[in-house]
Amino acid sequence: MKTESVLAALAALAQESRLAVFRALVQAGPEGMAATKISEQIGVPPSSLSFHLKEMTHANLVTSRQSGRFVIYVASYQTMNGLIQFLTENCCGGNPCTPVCSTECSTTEGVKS
Amino acid sequence: MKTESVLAALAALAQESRLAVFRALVQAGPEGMAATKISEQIGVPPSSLSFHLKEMTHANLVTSRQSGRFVIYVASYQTMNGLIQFLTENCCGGNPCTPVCSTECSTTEGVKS
DNA sequence: TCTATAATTCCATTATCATCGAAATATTGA
DNA sequence: TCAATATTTCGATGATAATGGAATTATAGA
Repeated sequence: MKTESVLAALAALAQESRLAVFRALVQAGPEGMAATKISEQIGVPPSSLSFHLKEMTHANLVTSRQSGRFVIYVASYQTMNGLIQFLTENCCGGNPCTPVCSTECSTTEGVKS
Repeated sequence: MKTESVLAALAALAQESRLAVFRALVQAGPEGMAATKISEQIGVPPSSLSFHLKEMTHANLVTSRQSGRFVIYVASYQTMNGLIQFLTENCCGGNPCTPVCSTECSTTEGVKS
């Protein structure tokens, strides 16, 4: 994943409403979720939500498809995986740092909390 | 890791200079790197760098220690691991999505590039 | 104490982002 | 075609972030 894309994805997630949107979409799964429903669930007015969804779309964090008069949004696991992979390599690249898989390797230095 | 901390970490990384700083610090390893050297390496003037380092410090992405008249900055692997863990859970939580470890599980859907 | 170097703060400026009501643009079903 | 619902765009406003030079603070060594 290119640095540029990584920056876009990070910026897209680094905002309370958008992070909430993404989490909701991940929970919704591949079925996705209509804009109105997202709006209701996270409590953001439609016009604001639309703004955020556009940001996330540009960052390739979500995709959308039209279904009747609904627009269904779906989380892009692919981009999220790419992001995580980048961060993993940039956290641990060249160092004896932890791989990220679950419990086995989550303590490196004096981990507190 | 709390949502609030995650947002702070994401925001701290979602900026070209700061991402460059973090990568440089990861490469530098636990030894860390003095501010001037970072400034030279990534080509950001000292006052701007100082601004960014403060942001990163607040987000707990870096720590610093004084060494003579130098201030040595070190990447916080702990926070990065926490972030990656959060993203992994929020990408894959409740879904048959990929764990993030290397090659074995990096293709989920129609992965392109 | 004095000078040189390291780093931060201060300040003004510019740029970018977030918010949300109102209006506009689909799309469906009658 | 018309009314109802879904979604996006527009536009104005306020908030926050980024930039970098100049001044300030801190430290080391002579």
